[in-house]
Amino acid sequence: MKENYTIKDIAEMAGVSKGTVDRVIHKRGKVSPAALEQVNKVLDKIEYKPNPIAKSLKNNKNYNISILLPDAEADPYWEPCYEAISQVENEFSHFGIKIHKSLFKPSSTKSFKKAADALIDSKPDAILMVPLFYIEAENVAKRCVEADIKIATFNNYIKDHKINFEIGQDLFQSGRVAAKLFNMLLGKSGSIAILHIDEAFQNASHMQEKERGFKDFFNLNKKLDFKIDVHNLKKESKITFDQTIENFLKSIDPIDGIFVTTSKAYLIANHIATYTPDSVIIGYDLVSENIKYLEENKIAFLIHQDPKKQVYLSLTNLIEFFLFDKPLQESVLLPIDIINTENFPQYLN
Amino acid sequence: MKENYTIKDIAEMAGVSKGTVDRVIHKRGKVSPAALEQVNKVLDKIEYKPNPIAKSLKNNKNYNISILLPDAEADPYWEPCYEAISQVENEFSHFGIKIHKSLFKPSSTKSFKKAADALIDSKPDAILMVPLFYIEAENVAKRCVEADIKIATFNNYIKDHKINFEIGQDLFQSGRVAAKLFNMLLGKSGSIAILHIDEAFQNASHMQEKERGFKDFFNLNKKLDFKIDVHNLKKESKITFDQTIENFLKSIDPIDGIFVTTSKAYLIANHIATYTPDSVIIGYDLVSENIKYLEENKIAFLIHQDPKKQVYLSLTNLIEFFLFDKPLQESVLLPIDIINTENFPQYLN
DNA sequence: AATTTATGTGTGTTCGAGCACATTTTTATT
DNA sequence: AATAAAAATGTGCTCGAACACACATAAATT
Repeated sequence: MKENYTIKDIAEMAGVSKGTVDRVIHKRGKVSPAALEQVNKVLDKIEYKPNPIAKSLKNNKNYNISILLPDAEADPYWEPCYEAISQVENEFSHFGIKIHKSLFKPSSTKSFKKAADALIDSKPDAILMVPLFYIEAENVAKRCVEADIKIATFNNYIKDHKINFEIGQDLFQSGRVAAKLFNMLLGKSGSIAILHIDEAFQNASHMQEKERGFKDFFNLNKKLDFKIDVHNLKKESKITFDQTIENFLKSIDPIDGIFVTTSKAYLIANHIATYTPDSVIIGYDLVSENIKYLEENKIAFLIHQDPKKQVYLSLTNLIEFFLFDKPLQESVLLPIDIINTENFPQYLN
Repeated sequence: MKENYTIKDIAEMAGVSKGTVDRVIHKRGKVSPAALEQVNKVLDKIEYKPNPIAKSLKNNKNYNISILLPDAEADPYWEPCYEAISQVENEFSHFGIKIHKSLFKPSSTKSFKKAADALIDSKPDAILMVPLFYIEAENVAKRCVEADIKIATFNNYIKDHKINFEIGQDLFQSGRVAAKLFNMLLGKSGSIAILHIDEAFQNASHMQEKERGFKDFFNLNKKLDFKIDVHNLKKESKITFDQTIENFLKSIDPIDGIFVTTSKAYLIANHIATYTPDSVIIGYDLVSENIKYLEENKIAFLIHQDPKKQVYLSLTNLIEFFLFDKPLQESVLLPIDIINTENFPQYLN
């Protein structure tokens, strides 16, 4: 019934040779109508699927996958991605998979472009990238399609139907998750500041989506009465980034909640005791500085975007596509993990 | 440098035939000291790992994996496990993997035993089970080892070093997660009831671990002043389970928080408005009844144990072990997911 | 020295898919 | 009817690991 048939089996059943069966399956022509019918009759009956292992062995190709992501020196948020890469390399190197890591400076469009150009020139089988710069990333995607390179993205999205695989989080919804948490912690009313803290605003669309979701939650819940202010904080000239933050806190009235849309919540948590000690902070990402303040109860919750999982799943999806013809999933949304002092360790593996 | 060498390559380098190399690698003897040294010299230099795909093709075996879990008719908690099974079947049937599902009644030790006996008699390559009944499960594990059947567990643990793969959650820690959530919602003091709601107390150890973790959190935080009561609720004779719950609520004073250690939080949420409307409820598991009350804000948080993921990972781990010799991970702890109204949909896939 | 036994060593086949190439059969052309 | 061209079909090899088996060489026995 649900046996695993081989081409040889089919050939016998149809009374032809395996060569003919092969031609039918791959629609290579050079088959008489009579033989075609015989083979198709068998094929209809048994639902043949070629043995993926045999197929892979015959194919016996090495696959090069390049991954283009920001330098973790500039932002430790990307560190876990490196771990995922090593892990995948270890698991799949003996399957003929080679992964090449290429870094760019998250503050420099030029550095992204340069690294991307080099990658495309090296003609890998696939490129996985963080499309931090929209227009440039679209251009990369376009050139990949032309050069027959599979293209995948993670962490950010570009609206581009050429992308073969994309993974990330529903950022709008993650804003709503944060809003709900504030709602539960603060009750029916209060004042909350949304802080977009970023050195160079590369994450503009990221931050805006979160803000939209956050506001959406409070707008749709008519019983709630929250005052929400938005502040863009970037590095001011002549002083440190940290001082910029401190100056900001000095300038505002005490508030009930602070929602930091980037991984920089620790910069606020650092000064909270001095300026607005009762503020509840919710931020993003399990970078070590954030975890430190989480454990000190200066950050209430963190939302985890799991960059490591994003990279792991992207790479394994591509690999299984290359090796075993598993279809690429196109678009994957990861869960929005809520993190407190007690459950963060399990998310760090 | 990091090339993929074949046995043929090694044979050439060592100046012997592939048969000899094969005998060295598999320590089958019948090799002269001189040839042995030659081959080992090459082997040391290149770090040979056999091509897992070729190995798998040569092996060309069908693997039968049996899974023994409770009937979802009795408890919808298990429903997602069935989905995981279907998913794995679809993904791996063409790799020669056959999965056989066997159900038992979670209230009946006898039914577990009977199903387990039948499974062992059918001599599958592996059995994945929910070890709901400790002693019986230990016995199953023992007999699997004797019959050379790989044995894996999920959802519950048995302290048995014979288990080849086990997956679940750190239940003690999940109790602490719940405690922290109450702490954040209720502040520095309050009264909380721990409710063990279960029709037959099969989950005794489960519930106790969660209780221990929960209490541990409050005991270690000396600044907190919480009154914690524990109640075991099981079905009373002559009335429905639902009525039993109602009677309980009538009998107690209003409380600030209710921690339900099982998936039955909905039974409480159902009556909360009548008896103790301001109580905050935290429970376990994304069963549809719980989600309903979560959306109505009658349940504050749910903790997700992801039974689907447990089954999926168990099966894929076993499969990759059989097909590609990937080592079994032995013990896997899943993250303790915190769920509110905004992030539950992403966890249901 | 002749024959048996033990010990090495290499060759050839299998797993299933895929494709090149050789061979046979059919159709078209003189 | 004879030959050429085209179409259809089958055979055989490859991918890499694993192992059976045949063959060679050396050591032990009569």
